[in-house]
Amino acid sequence: MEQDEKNSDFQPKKLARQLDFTGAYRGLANVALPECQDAQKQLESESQTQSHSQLESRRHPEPQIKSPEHSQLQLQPQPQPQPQQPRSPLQLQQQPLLPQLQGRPQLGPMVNRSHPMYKLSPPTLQAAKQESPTSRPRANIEAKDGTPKKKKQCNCKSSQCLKLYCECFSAGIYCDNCNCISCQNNVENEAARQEAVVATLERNPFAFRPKIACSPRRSRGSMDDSAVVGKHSKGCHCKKSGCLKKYCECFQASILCSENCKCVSCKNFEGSEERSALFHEDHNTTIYIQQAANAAISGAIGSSGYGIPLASKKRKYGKLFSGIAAKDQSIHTSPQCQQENNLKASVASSLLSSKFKYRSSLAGILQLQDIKDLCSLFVVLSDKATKTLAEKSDKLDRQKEGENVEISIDLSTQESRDGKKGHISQNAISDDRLSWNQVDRDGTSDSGSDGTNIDDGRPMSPRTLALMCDEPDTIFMAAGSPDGVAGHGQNTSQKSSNGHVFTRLYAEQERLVLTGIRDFLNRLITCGSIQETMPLPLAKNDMGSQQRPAENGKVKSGSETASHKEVYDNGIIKSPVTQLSPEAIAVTCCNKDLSLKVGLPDGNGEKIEPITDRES
DNA sequence: GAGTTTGAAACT
DNA sequence: CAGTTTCAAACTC
Repeated sequence: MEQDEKNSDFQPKKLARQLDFTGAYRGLANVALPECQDAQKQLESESQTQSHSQLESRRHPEPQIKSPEHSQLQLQPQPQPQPQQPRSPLQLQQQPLLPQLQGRPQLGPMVNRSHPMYKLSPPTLQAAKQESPTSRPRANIEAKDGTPKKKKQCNCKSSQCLKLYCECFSAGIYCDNCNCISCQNNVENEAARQEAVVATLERNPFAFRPKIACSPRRSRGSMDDSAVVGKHSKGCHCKKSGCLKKYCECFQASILCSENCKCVSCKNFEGSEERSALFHEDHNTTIYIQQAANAAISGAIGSSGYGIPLASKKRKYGKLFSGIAAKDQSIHTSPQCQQENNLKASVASSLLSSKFKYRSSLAGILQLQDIKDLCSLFVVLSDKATKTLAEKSDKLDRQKEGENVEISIDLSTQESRDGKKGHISQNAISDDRLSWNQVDRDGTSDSGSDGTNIDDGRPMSPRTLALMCDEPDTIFMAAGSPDGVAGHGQNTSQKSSNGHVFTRLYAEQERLVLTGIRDFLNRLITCGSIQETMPLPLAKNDMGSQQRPAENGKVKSGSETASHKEVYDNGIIKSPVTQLSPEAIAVTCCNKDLSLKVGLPDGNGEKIEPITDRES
């Protein structure tokens, strides 16, 4: 086998009828995959010091070249200047595609693909080209699973397939079953083809070089799984696509735009939400995300790109959201897709962070913990109310001592006694309402009054209790009715007067709770208003994490203000005080204020006594 | 499938 | 080197 391969490799040279793409194709060893980086460097250096034959002999032993398909390529009948045989589907499957290869760990093809390029005969050139992951991706179509399906056929009309416009030509392969007109990119027109190649190389010696060059690993600290290794050698110049469509060569190659790019309104940078949305798309969210991408591209929602603002201004938004329902199924079949499958992160998180979602002006202020704490506050307030009334009832109870309890009980006495009982049971009710996890906190012994199904005595689930939030009032209020509190067990005998007692207890609790809520909401509204009126960079804290392609080695930054920004984990912007507007400072303090005003735990987890006596 | 949009390549 | 034109792929309808 090895011998055969060698032979097959040497034969083309003997033909000596093809252009020596040494200059051009040597670069193919520069293929942009991390796995091959070392090999490439080695080959590159070797190629400058060793003869081609040396390289050949050295590379051949490499085990990676042993794939059956590849062997077949190498073993193509090498005869002779015969008309180019149409490639078999198997051969066509050798079409290189960066995304696919990136998805595959195998090293073989990448290393191997470089070697035939130093002296290429058409068939070998084809094979070599096919193996190159850096040849233009457009020349390929692949199945959803990343398996190359077939070579894409060009449709050239005017270029005769002898210009780089032609994907086949630019990929260094003959047209084969293409839909082109006046095609000269074939064996029959080899002379013309060679001329064209020469002309192309004269214009640009690197014309046939891979456009995607290796780059160091993804940037440090990247949280973006979809960051892709590689860099477009020339960079793209996209203006309208946001570099999120296949018009963009970078996007098409599944790489990030780089400092080489001169694109405008680029969204193809690490940390780009639009890009993440695209790459993390799920089957169920394809359309939505594509819409998001379209919207992002059109700038409808605001560009997080780092493009030239001027150009952005020039953009026409006449088609804003029009045609937004486009179903870009290509996203499923695109090369990127397979790669992204490996790079997927949470769609949800991506979407949550997406700009396309409504962002409350309270975002970053009102935290989940605040809500929890608020609930806790209600419990505290309920306790407070309970205690208050308990003291009251104790007094009354003492007054009652020695007295005989008559059937016609004094209303106030009964009220106080029942009130005391009521405290306990109602306290439990309050707890249950406020926290499903605290059902048994202090009212378990009195479950008949709060955790029991009124009808059959079965315990009610916390969820049911929660759903009954408003029901008990009715129940207790209806205590006067004969069956109003049938579930209250031993208290049934007192049911005729319970309503009044609970009403007072409720009134007290409600007063305290509502006061707390009011204060809390007031603070919330204030903070929200402040944040809303703040400058965007200050108000939005999610921009700080976005990293943009570097320009001249420097990381591009969308806004100057975002560059030195840090963000608290609660979403509040942390910046040097001197850079903060009073509003920003106010917002920074907002959470603390909220806690203070409503008695939420402070940052140290310490409960702050609620300020409930401050009335407006 | 026709028409439009887009951006690379080619050209001036 | 910048601006314009040409071209074909990508995209939309």
